Amino acid sequence: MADVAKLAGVSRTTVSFILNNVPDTNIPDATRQRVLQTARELNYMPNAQALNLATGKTMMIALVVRQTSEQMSGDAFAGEFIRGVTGVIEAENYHLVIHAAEPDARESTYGKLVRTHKVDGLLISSPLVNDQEVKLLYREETPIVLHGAPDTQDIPSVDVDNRQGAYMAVRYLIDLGHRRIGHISNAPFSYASSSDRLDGYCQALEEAGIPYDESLVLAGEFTASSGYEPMRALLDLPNPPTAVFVGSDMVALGAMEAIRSRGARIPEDISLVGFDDILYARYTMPPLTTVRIPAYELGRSAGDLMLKIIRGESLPGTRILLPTELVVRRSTIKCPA
Amino acid sequence: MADVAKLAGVSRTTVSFILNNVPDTNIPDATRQRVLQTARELNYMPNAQALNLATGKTMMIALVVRQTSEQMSGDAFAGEFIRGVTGVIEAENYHLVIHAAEPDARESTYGKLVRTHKVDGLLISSPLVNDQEVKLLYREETPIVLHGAPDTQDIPSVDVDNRQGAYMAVRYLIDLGHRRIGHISNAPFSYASSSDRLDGYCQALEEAGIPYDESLVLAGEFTASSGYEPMRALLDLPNPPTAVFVGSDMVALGAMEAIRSRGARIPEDISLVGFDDILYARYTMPPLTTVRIPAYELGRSAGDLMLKIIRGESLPGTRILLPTELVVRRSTIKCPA
DNA sequence: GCGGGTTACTAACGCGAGTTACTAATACCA
DNA sequence: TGGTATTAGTAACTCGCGTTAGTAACCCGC
Repeated sequence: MADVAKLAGVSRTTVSFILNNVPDTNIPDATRQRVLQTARELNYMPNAQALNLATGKTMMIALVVRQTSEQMSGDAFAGEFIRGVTGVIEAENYHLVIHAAEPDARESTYGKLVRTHKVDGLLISSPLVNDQEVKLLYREETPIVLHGAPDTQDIPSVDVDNRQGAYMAVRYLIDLGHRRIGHISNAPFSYASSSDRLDGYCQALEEAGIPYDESLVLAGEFTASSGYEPMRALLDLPNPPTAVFVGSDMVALGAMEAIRSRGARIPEDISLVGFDDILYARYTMPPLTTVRIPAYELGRSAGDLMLKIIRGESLPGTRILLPTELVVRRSTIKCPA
Repeated sequence: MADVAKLAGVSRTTVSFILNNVPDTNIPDATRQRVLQTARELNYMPNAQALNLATGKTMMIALVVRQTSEQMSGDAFAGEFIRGVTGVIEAENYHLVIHAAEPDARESTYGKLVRTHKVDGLLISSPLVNDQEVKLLYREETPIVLHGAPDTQDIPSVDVDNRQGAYMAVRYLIDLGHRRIGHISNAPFSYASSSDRLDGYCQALEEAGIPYDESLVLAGEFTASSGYEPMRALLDLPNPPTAVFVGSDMVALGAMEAIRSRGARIPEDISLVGFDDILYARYTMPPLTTVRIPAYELGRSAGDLMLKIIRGESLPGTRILLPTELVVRRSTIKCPA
């Protein structure tokens, strides 16, 4: 910048004024053009580090994800979510820093990110249920957006409407005539997504006057293999379900294998609905009916909300819930009985 | 830092010396302990922005990915790769910035990242074949590591050994007695990965004395659906192959569908080998024989190489090729004829 | 031809560190 | 006792920018 100033025959201050379009500064057009021209000639690029120090902003936002992210690696969700976030924030000249949170570190490692002024805000995916650090940072006015967190806090958050999605799926099975409907969750019920999906399942049953039978509800744990045993257990019941709502397509893969291993047919003997609409869902045999999650849009919402918070435009306690969509394929059929 | 200095009754310089363990500075242990103690009491955290400006380093590394990344979204590769990179670089206090490259912008957007001192180095995934900007940045001594690039340049790069992986896969089919082996690529042959895998295919054929038949070689394009038509075309040949090596598991899914649509059986009528070992590969029917890519290790290698380059420890022209692994499942069988 | 207002700038400080060059006080030795 | 090393520090500069306060030069009207 000093070079530009010298070459254009003005002070550094003037160059700064011109390049930043500072208002109320009487600079004649001749000078302005001359400075802009020499800046172009010298291919001047502002030093972001100095700019950060002067303005106090880093123009960086961190996406904090769990290290052992079975949730993430299961499908294209992470990639799409990230695409959504970067799409929004890079348009405003922010950048995304990916930060792998230690799975069970005593002291959270992401607090340092904002306390050392490495990033301006935190996008935290699937925070631990009772993470005190998050609440502390929030009270310190750190811009924070949560994803996949329970709704108990007033910290801004985005998520997919898990309850509504599950409700839709189970409601669909009920409409097909099924009355005995099992459920295998995507994850242990301590996770917000699992318990919300269970809620939707229960709500649909209740609305249809079907009593809740806890022997029909079992927990999966992210992976396909975690769906195998629960499904076998359901099939071994004296009065097995005619349909099962699985809280995750990956887990449903294991369930399908279990069904095949028993010689039962999908959907003739048992209807199956998954959740997520992973890429493979349309290539299973038969193609899997499932609930689509708008991962890209979720990323956009998260990024957008973060920018609003940083600009101070956001109301406290904002929670954005994106609707899901039922994708009917061929793993579901009218209840035969 | 000034606060610490004042409270400990020393100058800021002394604090800086102590906290940074600067050698050859005669500071008695009493003073040292006192300063460290007050730093702890004040919960002092260095301001990364100021530190960056002073040292000239940003401690940030950018991962540049294509915006329209069918390659990335196809499976868990991206997530695993990123985990690998962050695992390595965060241990050295570096952070990873994800940057979505405009698909076909006139001027590359990632050059700015390093020219404005936002990041210290560039990890570029699947760069365009003739990206002049990359070469320019490299000549400017920017730390760069390429992934998924052709080997024609002396820019440091990491990749999986595509040629060897393809060779292994085709060699396996040949060992099973197949002589008429088709190939559907993972992407257009302008991509380095596709042409390398084709090379491996050719090498295996040549070694076995099987003449190359160009009617048996067709191009896929990342997605499952792109595998459908090529497979139909192979099946419609007057003398169809008894085995097909598909350069991507996703593409293989489409191929399997095509095979089923013709009423042919896998592997009895046609053996199939994929590439990538996506999560879903073991749940196809039948489970897919494929070539596993070590995505996590690839990420670690990339991060490690980047750190070495930044430290000036790397020899120019370093190219790291990680071996693949053949995963035999049930989509391949001895040639019946 | 003198005061007041505008125009067109610039000097200087601050952001929070790293770093160099220098000094005052003490210790040691002859 | 005088001279020299060593010890224990510090003042001041730098990094590249934003920003505030201030100032010369000119114009206008009376």
